[in-house]
Amino acid sequence: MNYDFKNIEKKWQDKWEKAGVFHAQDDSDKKKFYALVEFPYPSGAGMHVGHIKAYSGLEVVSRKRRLEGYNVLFPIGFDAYGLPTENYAIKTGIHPRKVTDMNIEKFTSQLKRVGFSFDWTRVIDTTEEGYYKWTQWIFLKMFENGLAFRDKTLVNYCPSCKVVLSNEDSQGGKCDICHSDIVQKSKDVWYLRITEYADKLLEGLNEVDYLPNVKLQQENWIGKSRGAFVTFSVNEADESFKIYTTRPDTLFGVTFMVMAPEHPIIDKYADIIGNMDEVEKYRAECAKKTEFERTQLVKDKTGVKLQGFTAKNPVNGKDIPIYISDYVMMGYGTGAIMAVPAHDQRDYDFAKKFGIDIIEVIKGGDISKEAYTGDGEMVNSGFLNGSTNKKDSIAKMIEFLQEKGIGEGGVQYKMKDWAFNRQRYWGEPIPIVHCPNCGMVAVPYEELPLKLPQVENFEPGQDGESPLAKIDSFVNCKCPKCGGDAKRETDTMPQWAGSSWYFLRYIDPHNDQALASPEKLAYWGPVDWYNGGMEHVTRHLIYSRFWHRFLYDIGVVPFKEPYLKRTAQGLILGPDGVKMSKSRGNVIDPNEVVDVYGADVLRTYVLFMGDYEQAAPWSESSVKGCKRFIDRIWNLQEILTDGDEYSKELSSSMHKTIKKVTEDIENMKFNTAIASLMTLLNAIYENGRINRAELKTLLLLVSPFAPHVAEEMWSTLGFGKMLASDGQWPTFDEAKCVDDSVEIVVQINGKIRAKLVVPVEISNDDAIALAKSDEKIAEELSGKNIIKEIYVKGKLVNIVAK
RNA sequence: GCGAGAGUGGCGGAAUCGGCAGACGCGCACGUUUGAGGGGCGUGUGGUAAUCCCGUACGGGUUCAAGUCCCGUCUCUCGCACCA
Repeated sequence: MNYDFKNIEKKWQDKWEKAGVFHAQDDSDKKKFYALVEFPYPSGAGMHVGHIKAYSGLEVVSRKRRLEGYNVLFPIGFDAYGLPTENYAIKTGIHPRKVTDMNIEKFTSQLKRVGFSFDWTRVIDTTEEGYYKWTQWIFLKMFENGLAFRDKTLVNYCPSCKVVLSNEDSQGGKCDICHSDIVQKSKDVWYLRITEYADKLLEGLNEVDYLPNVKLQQENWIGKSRGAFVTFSVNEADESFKIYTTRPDTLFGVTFMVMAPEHPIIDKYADIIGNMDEVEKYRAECAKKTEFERTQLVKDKTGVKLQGFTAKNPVNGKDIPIYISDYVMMGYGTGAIMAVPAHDQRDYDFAKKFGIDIIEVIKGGDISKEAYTGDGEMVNSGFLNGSTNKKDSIAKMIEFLQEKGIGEGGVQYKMKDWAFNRQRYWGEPIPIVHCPNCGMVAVPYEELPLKLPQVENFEPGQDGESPLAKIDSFVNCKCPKCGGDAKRETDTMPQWAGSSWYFLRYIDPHNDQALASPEKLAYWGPVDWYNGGMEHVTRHLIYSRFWHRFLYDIGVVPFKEPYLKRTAQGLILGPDGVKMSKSRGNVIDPNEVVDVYGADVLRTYVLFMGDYEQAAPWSESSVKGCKRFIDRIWNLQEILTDGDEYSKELSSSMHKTIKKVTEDIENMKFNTAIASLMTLLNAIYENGRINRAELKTLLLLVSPFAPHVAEEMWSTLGFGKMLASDGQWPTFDEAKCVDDSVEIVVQINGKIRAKLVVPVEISNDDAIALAKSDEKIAEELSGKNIIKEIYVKGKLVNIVAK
């Protein structure tokens, strides 16, 4: 009797849906469990097996939790705004709305075929009016609280996509979407003041259970550093400027200063600076250099010395030259640095190249060879001389600077404010009106959602102008404040907006009075376990923590941190061992696997293929191994006997397996959980029979991984109507996990010489005596002096002899 | 360059409070089911002729005992990348 997975899987998927067994109950006395997976971007290519792996982890946990009696919220939705859809729409002429709907439909059918236990009554689509109304609402709250602002600055601009990109979207000088080179461009853009939350985001990490490297990456991204701001005065003008340094203790070692080429003070004193032509030439060179070239030339310092424009060292009154160089950036600190070549390698390289003095102020290194960045005794440093503790020296210097009024301690963050707009059609309109009289005015809350106009032509305008700017009926409006003629903001929000709060909407997805009701938020929040890709831990995860913390601060949500626990799955690589991609043609389509082997096999395989958190290549033949596993479960029916309790032969195997599977699922060690089920299966077949009690337990243990086959057998064998609703997660007895007797190893001088079966509770002396009485051991020991005897309970005896 | 993690059979990977290395699966080999190919079942499978011996990237060390701990080296992956 072969297992007809095609019909059986479909049958149970329909039955589950009809019975609503996976619907989360809002008013329940049960303990809640909120499991969240990163909702997909519904691209035209459909899902690939990576999605399946990403969702299968918490799918297994969720199914287990339900059998343990929890009220589980395990939702899914679609992060549907974004450029690929818009670009596809432009190419084909099909409206993005339609493209999105088609793609969502495709994804939905794929997800359902795998039998995921999502609550399909709570599906979210970030592009729906009922959803983005609240995205806009949150934006307005931020605007109200001064966290959303507009500023003219140099931005990362992608000439190909014609959009302004955040720093996060333009890493390495390449556009994150199309990978073309980014150029710097001056533009009026919206920002969210995420830097104001830098400390809160940092502190919040202490309250949550994230993977250690996830925490670390967030800390690095925020990039907090402690140091001091120091004011330097200019000799040739009544002017001063500030620098930031993490090493104020080395102030006596300053021999020059460096400013970013764009530093505004240079333009202000262009008439004093004797070599402005040279400066301008250097600036032009810098602007031409791509980010890539700049990073390639890390060690090769370039720059220009400003003529007739020097500074005074505030601690010793020495005159010091000022240079401009592109190794100092306008975007970090103050755009100017004090250079201490003896104790900073970059300054050292620069000084060597330009023949600048190098003054040692910390003993311990050899500054004729390289900069010394370690600790040591302070020298050539006035009042700091003799100090040997870096921390003390820094504190003393900051105290000194404060007394003189020329500096103070301070912190800096690498994280920058979040450039929060795109010149694109397929995104949430920013609900702001520009009024010639009143300035920027918020669209009133009761007018939300500010709908995205339905138009035919959504191609971007020239020069990075939003397509919305071409739609007069959208742009022209009345000022909500004074009633006069005004114009709407035409930029839209970036894709990160909708995903920054979606987990809150799942809690109450159809509420039109609030983004979610306070009662439901109190019951369901926070997310107990969030799993997703490593690639999202520095952007999406930070953004959504920021939004959430803001919502907490204004009293909209009752809990500080949105996610209690965060884990990440590893990639599935192609059969060739490299990352799956369309261009390589090594993408595996989950539909094809389901067609040939069934959903249970696909689900089992993606979890069995290796450590869940590591990358592993796809292997078709290994999929077959999982197919055998499912078939072997099915075929247990042929050796089934009666029995209300575990048989003597299988009892300890049963208890051990329950323990292993129960614990492994909690630790995301799905591969070893499945391996232990396979081991049990081997033991059962070796035993030649399985009784009903044992099979019932086995089906429950298998059900999170392979729910369809488990459900079918559960029902045909009469264990109950439906495993998913009636089943209870089996328990184990620690005492019954151990066998009566155990095989131990006998070693002589650490080499294995014999194996013995002994009772588990054998005493030290008895074990050693038994070992020594072994024929082979006795032979080996004859004529030798026994120096030491060791017995490790249940493991081995080691006899040291000479 | 900095930070984090990892190197184990032909392959994916088990085992790290030090205690039988290679669980489980794939692949392969042989056998079997007297009938056909992506079938089932059984046996075997780190190297080696070997029950000895050798084996967890490489070189040292600690220990009765090291894949696991310590020191050094190499390689790979990921993240950041002139952050002052």
